[in-house]
This record gives sequence, structure tokens and C-alpha cells, in this order.
Amino acid sequence: MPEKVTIADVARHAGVSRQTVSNVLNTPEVVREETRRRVLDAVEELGYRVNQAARQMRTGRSRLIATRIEPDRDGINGSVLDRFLHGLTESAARAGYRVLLYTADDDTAEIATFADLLGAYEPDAFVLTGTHHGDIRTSWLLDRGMPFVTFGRPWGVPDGTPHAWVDVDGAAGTAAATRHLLDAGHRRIGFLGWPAGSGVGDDRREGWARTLRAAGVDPAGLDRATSDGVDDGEAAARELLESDDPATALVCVSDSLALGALHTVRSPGAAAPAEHRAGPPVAVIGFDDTPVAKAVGITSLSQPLAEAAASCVTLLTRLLDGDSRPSGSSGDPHPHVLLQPSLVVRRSG
Amino acid sequence: MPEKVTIADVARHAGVSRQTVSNVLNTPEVVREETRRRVLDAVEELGYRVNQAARQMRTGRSRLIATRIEPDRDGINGSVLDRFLHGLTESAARAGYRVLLYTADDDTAEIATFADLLGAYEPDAFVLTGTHHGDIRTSWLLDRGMPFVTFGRPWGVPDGTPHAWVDVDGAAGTAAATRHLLDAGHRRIGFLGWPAGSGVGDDRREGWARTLRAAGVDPAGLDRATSDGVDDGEAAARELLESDDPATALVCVSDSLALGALHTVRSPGAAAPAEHRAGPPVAVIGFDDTPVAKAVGITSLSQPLAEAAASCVTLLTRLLDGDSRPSGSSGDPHPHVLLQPSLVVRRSG
DNA sequence: TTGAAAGCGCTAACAC
DNA sequence: GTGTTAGCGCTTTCAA
Repeated sequence: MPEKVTIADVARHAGVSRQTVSNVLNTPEVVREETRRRVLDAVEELGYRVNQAARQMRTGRSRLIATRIEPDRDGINGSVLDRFLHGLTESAARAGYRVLLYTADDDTAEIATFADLLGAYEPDAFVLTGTHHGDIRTSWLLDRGMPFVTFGRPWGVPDGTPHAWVDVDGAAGTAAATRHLLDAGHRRIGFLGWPAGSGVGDDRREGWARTLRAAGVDPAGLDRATSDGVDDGEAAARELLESDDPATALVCVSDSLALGALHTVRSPGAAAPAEHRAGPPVAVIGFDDTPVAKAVGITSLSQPLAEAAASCVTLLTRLLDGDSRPSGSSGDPHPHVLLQPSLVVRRSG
Repeated sequence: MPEKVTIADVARHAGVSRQTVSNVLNTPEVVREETRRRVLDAVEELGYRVNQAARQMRTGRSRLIATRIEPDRDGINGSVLDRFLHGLTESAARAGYRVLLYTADDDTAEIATFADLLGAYEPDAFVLTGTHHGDIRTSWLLDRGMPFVTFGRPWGVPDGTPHAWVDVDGAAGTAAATRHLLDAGHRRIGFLGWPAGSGVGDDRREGWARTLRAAGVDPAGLDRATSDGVDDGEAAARELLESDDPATALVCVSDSLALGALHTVRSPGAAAPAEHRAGPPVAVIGFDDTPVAKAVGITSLSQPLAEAAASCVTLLTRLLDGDSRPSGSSGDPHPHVLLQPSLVVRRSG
């Protein structure tokens, strides 16, 4: 165990009082230049580091940000949150915070963990992922005045933004994908999505539909809703490709569905009826640019996850430091950031 | 912010002194049954939780386990550590610990982070991943007597185990894969591996070679070493499949290489010379059972990651609690756990 | 078995 | 600009 160096050691070494050391660390501008230098040298020399626990007891701030690590549901899309988590850890560290992990199987369990954590480790803030309609987690935190940011919009909340959030513009993503396909000459562009009701899924569907309409194509009958499995995508794609007026390209709400679609497209004989087969291959575009998309060569929409994480930390620090400012002086109390995904073009489209 | 409930509140509510509450929490056996009940009720009623910071100041234990989150190098194999991390968070929570995250670009940076963390948050232990020959991180921690466990063996350390570790038996995995292929009638089973020198890679190669030899097949000329890219795997597989006496099956050190190999195998015309084409398709087995393997249908070796994480926590708690025991009474000071991977059979082999 | 006192390392207030 | 004092919430002596 490294010898414990306290503020008293530094004070003694620098020939000042303990308080002066504390001042140098927390309010340097109040200390004379020369004294500060001396103290800083002592800090360096002794390898001193403020003890969080002691500081926390005094200030009530733990410099800890808590977030949930997901159980990696389907394996394919799971990697998105892992990348976000990595970015969060990095950005947080840069801002002087550390990330504390927890797991929870559902919202109720997550709220129980909030209470647990707040009683014990007292994280300064939470970062929530996977927001959805009627999210009880946000209201719980809001009720208690706990600072937090969500990665994901507050879906289905009528007016105003009840809290700070960061999100990626899914509709803009699928719109870009659809436009890309239109530019390539496709007209009948289908959509493989999730059942209506999920904020993220509906948003992504909307981007596709809107773009198709703008190009004078009626999206009716061109989309299928299904759960997020590779097999589901395969089946849904088959429906769209075997209809009387088959789609020639597919925009998918996820890489899982895109992979399934690709199976259909590439499987000999399963695709469009014979008279339509002559044309170019059916294009497929996924969402999230997961390792699977990379490996299999699926064109996909990439989310700027490191940037999203950095934005979360920025909003959070603003929230935490803004706390002390007179209310109303720190601008928008519930700022948000909407980032744009980018299309990564590969063989599939 | 939830109202802060302290031990004093509980004491008042239960009509006892503060110490009695502390005793109930820390050494329940020393308190009279009835008093304990009363205190526990008060705890429940008030929603009291011990404050970590205060406890830590007193005891010096933070109940924090620090570990690194990886930058998800190639995307395919990255998911392994994410799954481990999830398991670690879960197991740690069960044991009353939380996981603190950090990032580091290399061993030196990681050691700097150790020092940082130890000075500030004082984690009780570290969990290290990705051990390798001449790992300077372990010696640093060893020198300072910091408790830690590695997920990965201490490679290249001559005798004894210098520290607690958990690992998955890679050689046993590739041996099982090879045996599986032998049972299917294959004889010329190739190996796609990493360049010699990596502990993990060499171990996995050894399992393959050993099993082949036991079956009377000379492994010479049947293996290729390459870096861990899909394209690398594709090229290396081509070499092995286009030789005069081509391999009919391939065991791969990773799913990335297996995916590349599969590209070669499935690409029409690129595989074996014409006279050999008649036989069954070339089998391919990967390692790590990543989402990509699942999605593409690659037979692969699955690591019991949740179990590995749980083992890490078990060893750690033993280490941390054993501290107080008289030395020598707690059995093996550097225990280790070697887990077996399991073969997940899919279309590719 | 329970209570009183001390102090972990730090910082906010105030005095010098 | 610098030093003194007090106390955050807890546990660890020690005494009752």
C-alpha cells in the first residue's frame, strides 16, 4: 500500500499551514504566487493526492458519476452502449470524475439501486441510457432533485425538456440512408422496423417515410415491423421482396434486422420473383454500425458515441457547477444536444 | 436530494446510542436480539444507509473495485471484455462492492492511473485484464501490496503463482475444437493463430497441436500466424486451403480470423484446387463466441465470462477479508481458477 | 451489553 | 495572505 500522504505532510514540507495547502488546491487565486509554487512543489515531491472520502465528507460531493452497464441483450446492438460507456469513462476522467457501475434488470430495480447508491456512495450524478415512453426513472430523480443526464431523449413528454439529455438524430440518419438509396436510383425503398411505440424505432421510421414522401414515393405498404432478431429480419425482408411490387432496397432500424435482410437478399432463389431478378442486387442499410455490420459488409449508420458521451459529461458538469450559481444565470436549465449519425457505406448498399 | 439519514437518527429513533447502531451493523452478534431488532426496524423505517465516505475514513476500506474498460479494439473481440465487465459488476454488487471504471492506453498509463486512484478513491482492489509476458502492472501492484486479481494467467512467470488469477483454459478449448473435427472425420486440420509470443495465442495453438499429434497427425505446415484482422484471416486461410495437401478444417484463435477464413471457404472458386472440391465443405471454428460468430453461424468456443467474473470477486473477497486473519491460516495465498470454455456448434463446423 | 470520547483527512468559516 | 477552529458520519478504543 502506498504510504498515505496527507495535507498536513504537505503543509509541513512546504512550511505553511494545512489550510493554505487546501487553498492552493481549491482556490489557488487566493494564495500568493510564491507560496503556491512552494506548496505545489511539495505536493509533487510527496506525491500527494486529495483523499476523496475526506473531501466528500466535507463538501458532500463524491466526484462519482453512476451509470448502468447493460446485460448485452442480443449481442449485436449491445456493443453500442459499451462504446458509449468507454467514452463516458474517458470524458468523465478528463473532467475529474470517475464512473461507478451498476446493473439493473428493469426500471424498478434501477430505482432501487439509485436509492442504494445515493445512501452509500453518493454519486454526484447519474447518466441514464435507454430512455423510453413513461420512463419512471427520470421522474424519480427529478422528484429528488438529483442531477442527471440521459443518453436518449425524453420520449413522449409533451412540452419542454424536463431534463438535460443527449441523443443521436435517428430520423436524420434513416433520412440520409433513404436519400443515399434514392440517389443510387432506387424508388421502392422498404423499411424494416420495430413495432410502433418505441421512441427510437418510430423516430427512425419517420425519417425514412418523410424522405420517401418528399421524393414522391408513397411509403404505404413498404414497411414491416418486427422484433429485433436476425431471423425476424430475414422473414420480414422476404415479405417485402416477394410482394407483387417488391422493394429494391431496405433501410433497417438495426444491424440485427439488416443482417437478417441480407441473408434473404443473398440467399439464392429466396428473393424477388424471377422476372425482377435481372436488376442490381437489393441494397440493405442497417443502423448502429456494429462490429457485425463491419464484418459482414453492411452499410450502416454510425452513431458518434464518444461525442455523445463527451456531451453528457459537459452537460453534467454544467449542471453540477451551475448548482452554486444564482438560479437563472446559467442559461437553459435543461439543455440538450442532438448529434448526427453518419452513413458508412459498404458492399451491401 | 434524498434527506440524509445518519446513524444518529437511527439511534434516536430506536432509543439507543449511536454505537449500538454501529454494532448492529458491523458486529451484530454482540448486540442483544431485541435491541438489534429494534435498530434494524429503525434502519428500515428511516431508509438508512451507511455513508461510505465516513466509513471509509474510519476503516480505510472503500468497497470499490477498480477495473479498466477497453477501447474495443477491433470491435469483434471487444465484446468479450464487456461481458466480463457486466458479470464483474453484478458479482461485485452481490459481495457488497461497486466497480469503478478507468481507461488507459497502455501499461504505463494504467500504472499512473493506479497511483491516481489509490491516492484519491482508494479502491480496495483492482481487477486486471489482458495479462501478458513481462506485465509491469502486476509487479507494480505486488510491490505495493495492493490486493488484485487478474483475468488472465501470469504468463511467462517461471514458478509458482505470484498473484491470484482467473483464466479460461484456451488450450483445452482448441483441443476440444480439434477433437470435434477429428470426430467428424477431418484429419488435415489447420490452425490460424497469432504470431508466437502472446501467451493466449500460444496456449490456444498448443491445444490444437497437442490434439493433432495425439491423433497421429503431424501439425507441421498446418498452421499460419497472422495479426487479428478479418482480411488477415481470409488470406491465411487461402494459403492453407490452396496448398498441395490442403486443410479440410480450420481452428482459429479468434472469431475475427474465423470470419476471414469463412470468407475464403465460402467464396466460390477461391478454396481448394478443383480435384479436392468434391468433399464436404471446409469446417471453420472460431474462438470467443462473439456476436459476429452467432450472427454469421460460426462454430466457436464460448468463454464462461460471468463465471470468470464471479471467480474474480470470490478470490478478491477472500484476499480482502483474509487480510485480517493470522497469516498462513487462509490457505493458498495466491489461489487461481482455470475455467473451461465450451464449444458452440453452428453451421460452419 | 451499552455509552462516551476520539479522530480518520478534509474544507468552510472566521480570526489574525 | 495565512493560521485556527470546528465538524462532516462513522468506527474503534475504553469505561460503565
